[in-house]
Amino acid sequence: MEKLSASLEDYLEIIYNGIESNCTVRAVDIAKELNVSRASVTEALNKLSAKGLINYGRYQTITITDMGRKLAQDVVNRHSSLSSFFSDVLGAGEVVAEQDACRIEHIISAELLDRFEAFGEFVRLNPQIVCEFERFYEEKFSL
Amino acid sequence: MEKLSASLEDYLEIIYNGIESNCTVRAVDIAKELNVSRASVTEALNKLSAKGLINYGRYQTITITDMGRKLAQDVVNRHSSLSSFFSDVLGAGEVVAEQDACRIEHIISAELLDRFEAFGEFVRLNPQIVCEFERFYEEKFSL
DNA sequence: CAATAATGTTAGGATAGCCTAACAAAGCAT
DNA sequence: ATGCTTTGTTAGGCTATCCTAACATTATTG
Repeated sequence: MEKLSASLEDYLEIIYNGIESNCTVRAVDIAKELNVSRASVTEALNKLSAKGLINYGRYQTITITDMGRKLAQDVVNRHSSLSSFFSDVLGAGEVVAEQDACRIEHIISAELLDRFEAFGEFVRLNPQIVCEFERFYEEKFSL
Repeated sequence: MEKLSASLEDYLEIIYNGIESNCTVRAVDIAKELNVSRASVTEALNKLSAKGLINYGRYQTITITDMGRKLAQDVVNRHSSLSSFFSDVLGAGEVVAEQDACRIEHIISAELLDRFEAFGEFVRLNPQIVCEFERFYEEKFSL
């Protein structure tokens, strides 16, 4: 199966998160979340359905397939690894960390992601690094 | 001036690097570097020229404007900050570091880039962090 | 249960980026 | 300087993503 586009990954991710947290997602919610028109959502749903990642038909409730769930979880993992690296290690604000993770999650290589994750772990075991970096960053900023 | 697309930033970056290192760039070189057709390069050159970032006309030598140079340098800076973070801090291979930097440079926020740069500096002043992380990573890998 | 509101679909169109194929200009080599 | 090669341009097309406007369906609620 060929890789999903960044755009379709976004749709799938939102569908997955919606189903996980509310047991259901509607096209209009997806549209709001992604800032696109309802028409664009319909189009994307048809594509995801054609790829066997969701079950979907005209006016029907969206459900996710096993394949879709697997793929979505992968995207979500990438997202949370990145986002927590950005905020916990680099000390970026929540909003920035989230936004950048949202974009980078679609294009990062598996190898680099692995390094990010490992460094995150490493820093969790050595929290003084973050403290020292914070001090360093503050100082730099105050010049 | 509105932001350049990732694609146009790539073209501009290569033009800048080409001019810096060889004093000149030809469309065919750009095409090879980006793995696109010569036709696509012509199209991009016209767009960059319309935006006032390069001087260019049919069959003419490409030169870069002051604005174009400034913008290109910004892209190049983003690229090298990211690439060196990936290889020097995270220990990623040269190729991976380069490739990921190439993609991420176009979408990273200024705030996050700043954090990356600062952390890079911080680690340069505290090189033992990299050593320890390397050991940690090796160990994890050998399990 | 009808009227209205909300949601979803379709048709038609725009844009950005890429392509190939045919042609035009430039550069080089004998 | 003329023919061959390389390089650049143009025309025409394709795909992905998005849009709006009009229409269809579903949901809500008086």
